[in-house]
Amino acid sequence: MTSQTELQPAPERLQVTTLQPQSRATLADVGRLAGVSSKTVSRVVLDSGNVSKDTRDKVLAAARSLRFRPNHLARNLRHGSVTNTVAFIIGDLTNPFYFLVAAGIERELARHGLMMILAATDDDPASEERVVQNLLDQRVRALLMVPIAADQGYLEGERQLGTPVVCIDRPARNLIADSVVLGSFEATAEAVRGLIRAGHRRIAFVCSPAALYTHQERLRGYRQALREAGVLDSSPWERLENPGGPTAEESVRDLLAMSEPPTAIIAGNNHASLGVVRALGNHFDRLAFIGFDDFELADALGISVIAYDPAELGRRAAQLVIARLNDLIGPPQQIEIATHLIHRGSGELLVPRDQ
Amino acid sequence: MTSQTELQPAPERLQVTTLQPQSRATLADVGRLAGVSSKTVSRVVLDSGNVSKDTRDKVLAAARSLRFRPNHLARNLRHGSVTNTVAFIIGDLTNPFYFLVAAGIERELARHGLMMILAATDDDPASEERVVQNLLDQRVRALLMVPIAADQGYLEGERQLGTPVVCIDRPARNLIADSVVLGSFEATAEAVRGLIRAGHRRIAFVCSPAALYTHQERLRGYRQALREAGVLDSSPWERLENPGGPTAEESVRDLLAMSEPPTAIIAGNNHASLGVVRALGNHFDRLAFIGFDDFELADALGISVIAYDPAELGRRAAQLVIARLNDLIGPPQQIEIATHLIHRGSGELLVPRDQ
DNA sequence: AGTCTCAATGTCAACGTAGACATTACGAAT
DNA sequence: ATTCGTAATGTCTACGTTGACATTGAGACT
Repeated sequence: MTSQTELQPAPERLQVTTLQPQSRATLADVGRLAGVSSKTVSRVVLDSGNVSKDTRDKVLAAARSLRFRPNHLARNLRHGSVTNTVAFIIGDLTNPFYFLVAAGIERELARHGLMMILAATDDDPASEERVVQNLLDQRVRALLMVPIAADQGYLEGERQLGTPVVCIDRPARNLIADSVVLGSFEATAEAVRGLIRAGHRRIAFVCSPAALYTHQERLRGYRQALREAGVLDSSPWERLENPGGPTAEESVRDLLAMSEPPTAIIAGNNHASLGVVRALGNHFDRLAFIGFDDFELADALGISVIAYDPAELGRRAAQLVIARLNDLIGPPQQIEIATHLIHRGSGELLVPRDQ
Repeated sequence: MTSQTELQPAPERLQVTTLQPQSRATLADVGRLAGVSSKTVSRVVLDSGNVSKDTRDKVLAAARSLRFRPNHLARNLRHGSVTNTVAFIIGDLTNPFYFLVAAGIERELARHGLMMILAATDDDPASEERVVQNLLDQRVRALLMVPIAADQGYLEGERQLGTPVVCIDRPARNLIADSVVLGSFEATAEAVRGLIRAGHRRIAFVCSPAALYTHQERLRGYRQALREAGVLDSSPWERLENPGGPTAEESVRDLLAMSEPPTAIIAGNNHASLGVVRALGNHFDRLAFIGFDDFELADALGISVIAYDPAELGRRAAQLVIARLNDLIGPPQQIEIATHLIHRGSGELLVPRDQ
């Protein structure tokens, strides 16, 4: 059904106008037409003063007629190869979470006249360095990244050269860099404590692969809270999705089929939450459920989540980059974004009666 | 709860290494160290042959020790200011739909050594031209855009200069440009015909604002199918969300409260679908429901949708851009991406018994 | 009238790279 | 031994821009 149609407008005219790739006008071209030097044109374009009204008008007219457009490449080269682009490097482009982060970044950067280049590593640690090097060759002014590779040490040299690096969602390894993260440990622990207060003891933890660091933190928080309640071995209820292994959805079905099934589930991230929802179908009352990350329709489905603003992650990271570009010096910062538990029902279920 | 912590590693050492923004090594620097001319270094870097193994090794060693990195700005300037970046301009960055499109674009571009700059216009028609001009100043090689402004005529000059422009999701206005769109009209008509065959007559159409073109097409398809079935006036059941007016969710509640409520609903896009879901709560059996655009959990909720692959939209658009960059000439093309109705239950409901 | 000030404009060079072209030198072919 | 081919390397320049500095001229002040 995918098809191609050609639109009507006179093809020959089109070809003619397309086949003359008139190269772009330069300052000198404009100057020639206006009868002034290229430097004067430059002054007009930059609005740097000391140009008579008369000349100014002539130059602007000439520029318009030639469709002059300042060449940022040359400009940047002239100024020491400093561009106004910042790169954001993501592993998995299809995760809506990162898109919201990207939106926050883009907006904040735009407020400061910077542009965002988006690059993906397809969650392939090996391609991370390649992609980063390529971006540095483009002379991006700073790097925002969700670290994927086991080690970001390869950026040490670049850091010394003054390129700000800000890591998002998890800190860099082997690299002194700023980072903006979530308080995963404490947030998860607190959620689990709530379940414990409600009487739950058999609490499961499900998560999909992806972010090692965040998931470890969340797992730590989960275990910590259970330990506080005297539950020392939670391993039967921990289901960490591994590549090739069962999916979050399958893990949940598996948990439900246990002889002593959990009475509550914590989902480690939005993917895992979706798995839980799929596995539970319409039977949300079978157990208590709290997901990390808010997700679309969670409100409609009455699912309690540990929420935060992904755009805020991006915004803060971008602000940090901008501060560094403005000569903020000092030790690396780790900014923690606030999370909060949103009660929507699923997390407040009491321990089922049959306990 | 948002906090800032400082990491440990020795601050003084950090400051020392940060405060020397050693400027980057150039070809000439490397040549000096290796005892050859900058041109020879250039040859090594470009791997353009005619360099003795011996020299080559020396140069590579020097380059490594100086952390040499080729300057793409200078390179691009040298080659007529042709970069390897392509811009993708979106209105609303928070719509997950566009993110999936962006993912498709990014991947396809990357396969051809191109990078994607993502820019947002915040759905503000006025800012579209500003953003675009800015990007052109950066010498992006091509533009991919979801048109927001009423008119893209301002790009005509640029098109004549040979910059490919490909519009996504809706065609450009006042500009001869390629576009990649969905078969919205036919797909919607077909979905409605299905409902009609199942006996429905009072079929509502709900959509949120956003894309004027697509929504008009879908509305046209909806009306067309109804007209075929002899329903000439569908206006009582058309709920087009306008800024400031009722949301999709409210519109649905309103529809359900009618004395003769619709027996089926078509949602014009994913936003509208979510509104419908929220309004219906758990009562999906109250009426038949088909949404345009697939969305997360639609499968789990058993909601029938008109689906397609957003990444495919992006991929095809990127392919078109690449073809144009490779001197594909000829009239503008309009590529239509296939859609298909996914039956999940909600669209197959018979007319409620009380009819 | 002579000197000074400063606005208006121009000239020159350099940012880092790579094509065009020049030069060198060494082994091969005559 | 001389010529030739060519691999290896170098020199020069332009890409478009803008800072640093130079020049011009007209009005202000003594």
